[in-house]
Amino acid sequence: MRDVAAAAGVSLMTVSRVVNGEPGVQPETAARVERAIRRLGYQRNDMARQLRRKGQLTETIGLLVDDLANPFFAALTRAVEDAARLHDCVVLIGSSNDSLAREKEVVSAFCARRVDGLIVVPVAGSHRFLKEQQDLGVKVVCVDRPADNLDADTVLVDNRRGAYQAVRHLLDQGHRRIGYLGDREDIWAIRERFEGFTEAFAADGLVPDPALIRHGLRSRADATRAAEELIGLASPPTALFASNDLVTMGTVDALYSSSRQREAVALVGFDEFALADKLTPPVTVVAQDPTTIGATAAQLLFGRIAGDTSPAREVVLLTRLVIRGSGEIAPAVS
Amino acid sequence: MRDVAAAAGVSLMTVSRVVNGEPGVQPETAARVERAIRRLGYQRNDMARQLRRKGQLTETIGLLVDDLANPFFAALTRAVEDAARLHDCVVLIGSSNDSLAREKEVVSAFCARRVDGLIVVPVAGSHRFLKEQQDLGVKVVCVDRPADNLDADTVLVDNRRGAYQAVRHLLDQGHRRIGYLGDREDIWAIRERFEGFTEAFAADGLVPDPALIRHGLRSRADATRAAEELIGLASPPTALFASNDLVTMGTVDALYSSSRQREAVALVGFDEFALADKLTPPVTVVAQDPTTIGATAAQLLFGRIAGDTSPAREVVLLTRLVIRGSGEIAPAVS
DNA sequence: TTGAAAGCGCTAACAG
DNA sequence: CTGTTAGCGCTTTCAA
Repeated sequence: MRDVAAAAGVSLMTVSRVVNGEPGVQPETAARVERAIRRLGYQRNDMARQLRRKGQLTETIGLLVDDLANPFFAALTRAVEDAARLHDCVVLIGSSNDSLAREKEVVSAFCARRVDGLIVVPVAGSHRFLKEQQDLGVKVVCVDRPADNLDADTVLVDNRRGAYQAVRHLLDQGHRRIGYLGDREDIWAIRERFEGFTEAFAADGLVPDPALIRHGLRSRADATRAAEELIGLASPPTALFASNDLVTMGTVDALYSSSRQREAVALVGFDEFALADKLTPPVTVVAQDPTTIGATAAQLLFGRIAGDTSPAREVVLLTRLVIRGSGEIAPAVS
Repeated sequence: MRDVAAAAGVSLMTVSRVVNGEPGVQPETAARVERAIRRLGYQRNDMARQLRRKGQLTETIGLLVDDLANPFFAALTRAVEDAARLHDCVVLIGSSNDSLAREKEVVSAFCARRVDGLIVVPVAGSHRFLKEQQDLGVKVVCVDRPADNLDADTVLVDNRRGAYQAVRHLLDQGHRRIGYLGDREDIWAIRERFEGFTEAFAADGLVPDPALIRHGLRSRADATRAAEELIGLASPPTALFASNDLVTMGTVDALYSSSRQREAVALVGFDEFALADKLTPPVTVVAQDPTTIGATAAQLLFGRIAGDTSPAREVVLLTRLVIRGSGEIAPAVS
């Protein structure tokens, strides 16, 4: 910047004003400065800038999801990015992989870079460390799950009701032996879905068979193994409920085969996924919309950054049971 | 930091040394400082830090992809993020949506934040603006496509050969009327794939029918429409080649229907996609591995950041024809 | 082992 | 309309 000032024969302040498009510079002078900037390839150093403009925004936010490679979170991320762009904001991203240690690391790295705000998919465990950042002025919005020990805006979906409706749907068709295939129980959303599963049974005065319940499935392959186990039981389930996209796809791997006839087991999965409608039979799912979720979270965050100090809000978005076929397979007559 | 120093009764320098884990501080003093840090909730301001430590790294890189919501780029991003973490580096992300203006904007925003390096999926058009950043010390690696007017490490796949093999495969089974469904021609990778398509014909002394060629498909819906058009022709194609995942899925939408019989048209798509193996028939694809691509790009970038000044390298990864069924449908006898 | 002084690149606040 | 001065929070350099 000093070089530019020298080259244009003006002071640092004038260059600063031109660079920031501030008024009060003679067009002629400005033009001279612009030329010098271009000739020297000068670019403003935002680090130094933010340092001086204290209390000002860095126009950077952090987004911490579970796994960026999961299409659900990828779509959510894209929505956040688009919203950020409207606010001239860049986005730092990180995946926590459901590890609290990793989440802390990433949050810390983001905050050291003085992000204006953070959108977090909180893993299990206490989030008091986020409270500290809030006190330092970082705005925080939680997505997909609430954070323990934290007062922050939160965007959720009605997991319990979604799962309830899915299982209700299976019960309505006469299924009684309904298997549950689920991710880690310590994930809030998963726990809620399992609650919904159980409640649907309870509403009919029934109780799910514990032999048909599998928790802790962390990968598609895990889910495939678990589904195959259930199917192989002496008295197998006539229907399956899968707690998220990964598990549903793993279950599809077990049930759908291109070479042999598809297993005659009904299936409803939580989460929409690509081509669910093109399988044979197409997969009935409880759909949530990651784009709306991300956009909502971003809207809340930028509201806070803009100065909204109202009490923390909890937004609960609706899920939608998408009936396609796999959930409408009748139980085999026994 | 000043507050911490005061609270611990030491100078700023001592605090700085403790914060950075530098040697030469009495354990006793360090403990006192640590306590003050914890009590005051102090966190180092990396902005100020980087400002002073000139010539040092910001431990931040930028990643600019076409569309983060696309599973291919999501997986690539995740690979880059994982590599970055090994180098204690955070990642800024952005989607260009194939717009040069947007790419420039994002690159500029990243560079103003003084990223150490940039991994870019370059859109069409001159990338001289990236040259300027290189001159300023930002390391640049291109992925998926080379950048015009730029000397930088580049990670590609053998698009032309991949497409050639796909079409070769269709020709080998007797198909002659093979339709081409493609994204925008100004995208390098797409152009290469179209070249491969044409070359496969040429190798047999054939020429593709121009009536069966559709360029510029930007969305799944575009592809569906185009595929339906081709199928509806008086003399329709007996096979289709789709130039990328989005187009392949759109074509699947046109060909595969859960209610009626699948259209008897062979299909080979470029890019792997989830559940391709579970459709009926499963989809034959030319697979590339986004994780390896991202990891390779990151490896090159961190090598450069670490000081590698050898001439720019071009890494070409292989594609793999995954034969599954949809590409092995014989042409209808005429 | 610790501290004081200087300054990174920029902008706020005030002069001219 | 333009410039001067001071200082953001930290680290480098040198001295104690």
